[in-house]
Amino acid sequence: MDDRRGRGDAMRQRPFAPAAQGQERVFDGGGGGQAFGGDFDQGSSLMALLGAGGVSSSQPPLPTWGVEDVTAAPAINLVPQSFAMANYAPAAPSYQQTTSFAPSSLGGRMDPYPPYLLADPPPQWPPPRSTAAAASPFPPQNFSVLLPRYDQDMQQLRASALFGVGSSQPHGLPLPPPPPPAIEQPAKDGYSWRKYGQKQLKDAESPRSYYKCTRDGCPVKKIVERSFDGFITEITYKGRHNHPRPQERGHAGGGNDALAAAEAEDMDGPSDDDDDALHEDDVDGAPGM
DNA sequence: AACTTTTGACCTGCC
DNA sequence: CGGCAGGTCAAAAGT
Repeated sequence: MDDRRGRGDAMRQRPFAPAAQGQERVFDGGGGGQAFGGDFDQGSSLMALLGAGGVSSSQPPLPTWGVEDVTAAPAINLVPQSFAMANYAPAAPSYQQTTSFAPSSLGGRMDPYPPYLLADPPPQWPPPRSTAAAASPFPPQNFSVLLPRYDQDMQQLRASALFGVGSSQPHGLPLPPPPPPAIEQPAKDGYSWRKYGQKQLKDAESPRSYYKCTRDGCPVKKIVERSFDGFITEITYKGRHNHPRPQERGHAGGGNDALAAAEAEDMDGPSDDDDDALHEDDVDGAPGM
């Protein structure tokens, strides 16, 4: 008991995130984000996941991990509170990106264009900002990636693979590789993450996992939401890496290679090309505003 | 031995 | 002002 009590104080000295009291908290979707101070940077990391139109990784115009003053909106709401894959059509084009997350096994035969993407014009990046941020060449600080679940086929394949449904395997078809484990690291994006928390949200069907970039001093965080069956449905990134992506060949073969690849590519350098691919951001960019 | 994950409690913001 | 929900911490356990 007292234990925890002292923590309140101790907590203030977070291991990472040096004290930067310029801003209160740049991100903080509303929770008690006390971990980051103003040194939270724009989310470059994630740019990766999205559009594949990255810049040549050799020499990006701007260091992806460049640190800069953050003037982002104080409260960034990445995703509608009760957003779920089920409600795929955000009322307002929130900057979220859906990526093909299909296991390579199926050759990514997943519908790459979710309904809402077709219905709504892709948000532009950078989104129109009313503030000085408008001039910022940096990618959004935070953004979410929505990962569609496997489609029907995949579900069936999984079922048959797991439970022998329709026991007879079509000899002609190659056996689908085992589905990715329900629990695993979120998208392998070349960075290393450490899980620091998990929380069962009120309306969520499955707990939300919180990850931090393990790089010393790197403020980037990642929030992973999974569907009831354990598949990642959404990844929200917060902040920007302040370090280059570690060279990692043959990446730890996670189950999310596809995403990883996409992510890694963009990671090298956010470019204007990512625009259409990247949505995210907050009210600032909301057309309604 | 080092690092990551798990887990329960605490903290903060919002309603 | 109080309650709720979300986010984070840190000790313990596991790999």
